[in-house]
Amino acid sequence: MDKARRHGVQNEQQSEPDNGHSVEQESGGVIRQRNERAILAAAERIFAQHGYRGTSLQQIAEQAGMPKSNLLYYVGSKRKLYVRLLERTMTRWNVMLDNISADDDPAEVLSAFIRSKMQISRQHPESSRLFASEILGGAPFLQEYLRGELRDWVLSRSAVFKAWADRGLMDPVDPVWLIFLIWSSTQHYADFEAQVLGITDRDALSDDDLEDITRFLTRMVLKGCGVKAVELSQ
Amino acid sequence: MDKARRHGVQNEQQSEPDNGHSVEQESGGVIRQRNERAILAAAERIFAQHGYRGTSLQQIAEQAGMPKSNLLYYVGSKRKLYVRLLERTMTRWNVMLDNISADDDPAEVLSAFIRSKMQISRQHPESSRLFASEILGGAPFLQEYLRGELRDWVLSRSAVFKAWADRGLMDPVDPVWLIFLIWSSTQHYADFEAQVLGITDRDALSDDDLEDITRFLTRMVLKGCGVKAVELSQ
DNA sequence: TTAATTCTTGACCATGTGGTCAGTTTTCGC
DNA sequence: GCGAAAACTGACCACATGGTCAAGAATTAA
Repeated sequence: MDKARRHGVQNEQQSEPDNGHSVEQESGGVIRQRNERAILAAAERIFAQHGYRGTSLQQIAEQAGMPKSNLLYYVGSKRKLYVRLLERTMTRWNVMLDNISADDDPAEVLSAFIRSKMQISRQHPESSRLFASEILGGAPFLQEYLRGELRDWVLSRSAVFKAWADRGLMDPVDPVWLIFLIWSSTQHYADFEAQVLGITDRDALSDDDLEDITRFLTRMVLKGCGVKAVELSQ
Repeated sequence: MDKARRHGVQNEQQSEPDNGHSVEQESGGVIRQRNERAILAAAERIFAQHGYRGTSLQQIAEQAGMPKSNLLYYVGSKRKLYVRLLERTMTRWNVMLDNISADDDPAEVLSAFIRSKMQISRQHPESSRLFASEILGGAPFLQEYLRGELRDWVLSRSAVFKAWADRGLMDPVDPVWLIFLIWSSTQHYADFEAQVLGITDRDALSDDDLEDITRFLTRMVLKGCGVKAVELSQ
């Protein structure tokens, strides 16, 4: 079972022999590695900004510093390039989907959850925007992923939250809405960056800003659903 | 000062005589009204789904049930159509930007704010997604609006929140982050509808779901920032 | 050095793009 | 009914699109 299927990305079946496209740690020569890195970086930026349809290979090729035909030599087609980027994003996301159990401390788990979400939004804003663009367009490539892998993840976390509520460690809020609240409020700072910067009249958010926001969100969530906060070295 | 400027949408100067495009309550004959309504509805859907670049006039024309040349007869150009949609959205948004004062009750104001935001997300999901798509792409047309009108609105609300905090009616949280929290968590249900539906395994969110979510978000926000909730007929 | 493999590229193609325009049809005030 | 204004439309244009291909250049393995 290859990664495309594991991640539920609706890839067209490509019966070609594996040319290294579906492996994360890239194989192939040093030239290929360098060029593919440049391509993926450029493509992610532009797909995130203009969506799948609104992106042209010509533009990606320019930003990657090579003629369009060379781009196509590496990526095969626009579709394959896009799917590959989605897969890479889902892989990154999965790093965060670590296991928790009902025995863990709610405050610690929720804090860590919010913090890591904020960090991902900061470290990979283009990935975040690419994902947002895909969902905004109705998730044509990610239906399977959403209804499968991601749904399972949410359900299992929900069970843990429920257990915490039953044991009186937090209020009996709907776990799914809670997860959505955390997702939306954290991703906002990547996806709506233009709005955030415009309103706060900044060129960029500093590390201090991010820390500030993270603390704010953590406090709102913990207090909001009745979890006693762990004291952090404030 | 026409509406385009009032709303800060970066329209190209169109020195043509007013043909009714920049007036909300449409003038012109009944045929024009009917056709423009169809066009705007179709265009909003498709722009929201595929972004500005990813949308073709051909597709809009089909959905609006007329040939492309007829479409262009009404809207002038793709740009003008897009700008017009943004203006309409900003106008709708403004309905919500009603005045509040430091003398109002925090719980009531915040509750009403969240509720109206959720209702707009429900009544005009395409508008919400259009706006999201524009921001995601770096807000090329809305820079002025964000840094002007909307920023002013946020700053004035912030002052009120600050006053409430000073009077001990709520915790001294950063008002701007609080506004972003409310915006993001409510708009999520329009913009990320595909994700919400996929994960909750539904075809659509019911009115009861929406009421449920609204209550959840209200409770989280009020409790989270230490506002005593008004009792609602639960 | 040689031979195979990988890489690079411009020319090219069918199709789609936003937009124009001339000419026709329909609607509407009188 | 008549004339003007509004509405409609197919043909057309220059250009961009995703993608192919053949042929050459660079790299690597023997």
